[in-house]
Amino acid sequence: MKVQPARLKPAEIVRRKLHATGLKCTPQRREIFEEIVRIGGHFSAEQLVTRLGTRSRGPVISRATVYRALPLLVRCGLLREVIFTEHHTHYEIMYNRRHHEHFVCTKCGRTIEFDDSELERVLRKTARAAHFDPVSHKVEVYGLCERCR
Amino acid sequence: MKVQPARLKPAEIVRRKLHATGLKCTPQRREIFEEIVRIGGHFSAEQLVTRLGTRSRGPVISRATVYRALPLLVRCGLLREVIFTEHHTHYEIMYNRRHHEHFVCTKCGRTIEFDDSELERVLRKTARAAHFDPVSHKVEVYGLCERCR
DNA sequence: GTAGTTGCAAAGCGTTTGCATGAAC
DNA sequence: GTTCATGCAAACGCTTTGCAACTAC
Repeated sequence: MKVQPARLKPAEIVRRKLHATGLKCTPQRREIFEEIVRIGGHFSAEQLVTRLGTRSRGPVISRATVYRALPLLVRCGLLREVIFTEHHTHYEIMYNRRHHEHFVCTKCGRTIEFDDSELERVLRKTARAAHFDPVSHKVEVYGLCERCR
Repeated sequence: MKVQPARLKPAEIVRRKLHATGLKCTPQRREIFEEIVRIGGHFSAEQLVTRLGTRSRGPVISRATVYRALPLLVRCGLLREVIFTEHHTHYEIMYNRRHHEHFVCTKCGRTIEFDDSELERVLRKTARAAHFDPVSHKVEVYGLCERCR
């Protein structure tokens, strides 16, 4: 089973993934993941801490817990790290999203997602030729977006 | 003129590039660049500070000066930022090196450089299709190297 | 009951900055 | 002479950690 059925709720998704990875599912981790689902796009740990800190309901979630949870969610396959021009780690949700890469506009900072099967194929081919066993990859293209060029 | 003649010494290269960018060429900046040339591969700001700090001769070069110089050398086109799995910035020299990407072994940490004209072509084509004007890109493939697989 | 998780506060680490001095042009 | 670069030390921002209390399993 590669793809989670889309009808499952985030709370259930994260519970399964955590358990499958041998981790406990706590209310904090559930809330963190649900907030990430609400964000949808890229985010930094600090943005998440702020959003979780200004909620009116639910348990207190400390900065430390957020910072400890994010690498675990990456380990579960629910997040991946992205965008490296900024000097702190950014994440993006992996659940229910297709694989994609990023165009990063160096003028307005906007990121545009793209996916290209030929690119994937070329990367696999090149890795094979180098006797390298590829597991994942990151491709970021910098330049000017349509509006800024 | 795109490629610097290889016979020019690093001190002369960096002087020209700095001046061409409207920056002053100081002994510190020269020494920093010469040390980078000696390193050859990837390095972090902190590694550079350490190496420059343990030299027996030459001017004192403060940590602040190193941190201030690196972005300037990127601006001159003499360095580029690379490898983002670690949470501090890494650089690599651009002078007298062909463009390349990286395989990163997630087991032993080794990086293997590669270059592929088809990859370049696909990236250009994909960008064009997205009305994006590409200037530079970074491609990192994670997996297992020949020894570790 | 046990092993793993939490909040708190303090520490860690890479990086940046204010300021007075000094050097490149 | 003017403008920019330097060294120093302090501050900064993101991230990690030690510890005692707590909770998922």
